[in-house]
Amino acid sequence: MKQQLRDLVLAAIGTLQARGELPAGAAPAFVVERTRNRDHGDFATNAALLLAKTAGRKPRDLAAALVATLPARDAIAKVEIAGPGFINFFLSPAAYQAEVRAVLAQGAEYGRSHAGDGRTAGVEFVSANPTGPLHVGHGRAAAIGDCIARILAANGWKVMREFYYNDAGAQINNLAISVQARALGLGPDDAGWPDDGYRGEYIKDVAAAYLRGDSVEVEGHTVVGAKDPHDLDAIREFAVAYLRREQNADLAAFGVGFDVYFLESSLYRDGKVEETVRELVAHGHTYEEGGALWLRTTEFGDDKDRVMRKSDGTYTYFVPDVAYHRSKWQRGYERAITELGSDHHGSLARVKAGLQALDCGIPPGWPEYVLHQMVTVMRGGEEVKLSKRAGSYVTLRDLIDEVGRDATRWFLIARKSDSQLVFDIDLARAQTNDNPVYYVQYAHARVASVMRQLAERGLAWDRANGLAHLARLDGEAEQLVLAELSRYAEVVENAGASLEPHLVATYLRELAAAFHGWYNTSQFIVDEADLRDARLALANAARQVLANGLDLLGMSAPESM
RNA sequence: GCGCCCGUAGCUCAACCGGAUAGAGCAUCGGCCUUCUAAGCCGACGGUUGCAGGUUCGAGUCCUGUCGGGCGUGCCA
Repeated sequence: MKQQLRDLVLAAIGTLQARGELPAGAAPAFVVERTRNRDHGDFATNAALLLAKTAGRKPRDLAAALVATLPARDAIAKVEIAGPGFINFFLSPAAYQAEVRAVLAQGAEYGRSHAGDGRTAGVEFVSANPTGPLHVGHGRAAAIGDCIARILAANGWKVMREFYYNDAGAQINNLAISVQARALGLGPDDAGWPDDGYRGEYIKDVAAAYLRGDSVEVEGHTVVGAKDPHDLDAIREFAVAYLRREQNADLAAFGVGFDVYFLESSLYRDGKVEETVRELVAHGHTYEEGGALWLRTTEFGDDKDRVMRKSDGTYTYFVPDVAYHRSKWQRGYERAITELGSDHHGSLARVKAGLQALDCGIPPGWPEYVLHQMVTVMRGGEEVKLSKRAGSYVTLRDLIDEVGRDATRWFLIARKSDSQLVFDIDLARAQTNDNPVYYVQYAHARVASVMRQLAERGLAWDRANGLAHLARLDGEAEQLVLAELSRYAEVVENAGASLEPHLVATYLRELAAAFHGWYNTSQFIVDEADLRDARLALANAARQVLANGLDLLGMSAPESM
């Protein structure tokens, strides 16, 4: 609808230009947008305000001229000029009714678009190293990344979810040493415990499983505990497999899965790191100094040059990062979204500089980064900092176990990712109207309940008859539900364009509010069949859109509460 | 010191390439259940959008400065 209105305005501008009432040339970047206030109609455009300057005419006069030349359309009931020169569009009832037909006809497909045209978008998220259970921050990453993936898919992209992890570095070595210490019967406070050892209880579980000779199956291969506490390599391999399996189980419980698990070690094994370095050297963006190899990242906007290869011959962490993103590019990812905690934002400039320095056609805006800020967990008005399993942090598993998958997902994506988040466990657990999760799901369940009631009374919904009588939906509350329904596709599009899943959550609350308001003013199951069928058509359309939106967030749409 | 993000009602947060009277929920107060689930609805109260300038017909949004919070600033990841 937005696009249609835009085209109409463009047509009107063209007409005025042809008549010489407007200077020829490109039309300004006017917008057609939803109004905030119902009195202003459904959509508004600022075209006249922006044209006034170049045309040297008063905005309101220009608006009048535009309105006079606007082609007529059935979907538009009325056009008004308001305020300093806005043009307000009022949609006809027929336009809204068409939306109900579309929802019921398209079902789960409603609101999806082909904008992505089947091109491939890689979404990398979580990417936790296998050194312990996932924490709340990983949970936020998982929720945001998975929702972005779902939303991009709804916009017609072929989405690949990727999880990248370091399985060989210093932290992994530290993990192995920690497990070994536990296997030898040491605790974190004993003499001989490694200095920076991982102190969490889970290390003890890993050690016990290793000593028992448990077999761990993860991502297509099996590792058996070698039982020997002195075989550090065997311990390392076992511990990584064990924790990978545990992380994957947590993610599965959260409804999150991946298409690709990408190992940092594979970049070394396949020579991709060396290859990347050779490319950078070949393109002349490097130099040697102090026994180290440097990348001139300042040529690409970084504030200082960065070391690639240390004087001890090993690479700094961002080199495999560049190699990894290069691999995404080579695998044909037209878009690459990298979701990270904002504590990693220092590395962005470096990786981007490295990719530019490859001179292989990667656009400056590739990859797109989505950063999330830290999460603080509150319970009973106090910050929660510890968990039994991990010791020093709250795990994702703790949250899922305590408040459930749906509520956890909701609260982790309902806010803009770049602002700090307070996760209130008491609120997320509340089975009251305080809790927006239940508020939205309840709206869905209410329709299901109405349909059950209908059957109990020996009645059936005649869908075709309802669609034939949509004109009966003329109440104020019904109009509001219709208006909300008609926004859904725009929300999916906007959320995809800005990579902001919270827009979907905000929308669902508003749709649910419109629905609950209507529910309280009107009886759906009335004696008159035409009216009843029409109302049930709208109710079921609302249910469908609620379900579609909840699915974008990876949440369930319950039939009853 | 320098860089990035954030600052909106008592609290948690919205506000669609700058748009009209800055919106919700919670909290507080007052109404609505013999009627499809009250996990709901309706109303009231609540604001100098941290502060000071600037650009613009128009600024929560853009620019400069400043205060506050977070993060980064490593031949760590």
